[in-house]
Amino acid sequence: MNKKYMEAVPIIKALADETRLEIVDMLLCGELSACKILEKFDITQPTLSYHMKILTDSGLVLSRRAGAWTFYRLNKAAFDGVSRLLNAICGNLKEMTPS
Amino acid sequence: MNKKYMEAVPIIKALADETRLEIVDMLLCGELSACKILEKFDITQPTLSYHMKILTDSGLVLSRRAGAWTFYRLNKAAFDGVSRLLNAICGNLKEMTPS
DNA sequence: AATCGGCATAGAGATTTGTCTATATTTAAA
DNA sequence: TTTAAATATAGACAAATCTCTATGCCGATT
Repeated sequence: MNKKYMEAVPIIKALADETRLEIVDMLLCGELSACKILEKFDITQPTLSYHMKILTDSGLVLSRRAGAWTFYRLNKAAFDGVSRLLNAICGNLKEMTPS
Repeated sequence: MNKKYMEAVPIIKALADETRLEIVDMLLCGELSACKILEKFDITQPTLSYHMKILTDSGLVLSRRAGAWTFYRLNKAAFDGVSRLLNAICGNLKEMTPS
């Protein structure tokens, strides 16, 4: 069995949640602290921390500690990787006959 | 709370599994019957059927019944949708200052 | 009509996921 | 140094996910 997509799975999994997609969307406007992100959601602080860990572990989000605050920002390289994967699929699909 | 990514989640979830990514990869070469796909995996036939249902429910894969066989193929429109979502993110990221 | 091959569905069970409360850690301020 | 604020971790729990076995359904062939 082929394992060529093994590395992509945790990254895609990290995006496969509505809360985390909204967080990514917020970070498009730039770096944000956890407490600023938390304000936009009806979840507890530990739940946000759980989601931020999944996003940072996947590499999609980078974090920076500044005093008591943790600031999060998107990692362009990681998003480009996922984008390339999907564009490769869509590129091949262009050559398929329409259904 | 914003719900703008609600529709994208099931599609991304469908891609967030290694078996299903491999199936998508196989279908890049064109339409395949379930039994042909099954040959490449160490899973049972009902497990494959489960994965194919998730892929077709998400819209990423289309199915066609031909006698006893079911043929599956990729749905370009659905992949283009996910691709656009990610390209939108990556496009915005281009304008961010490097880390 | 009997049965066989290809696929779907039902149900069970183990694992993973997402949420919470409670608590710990870390830093800044009083 | 005590306190307060921001975040992380631990543990519990319900729900979702992925796998299996068993069985049902449908179309084709005998």
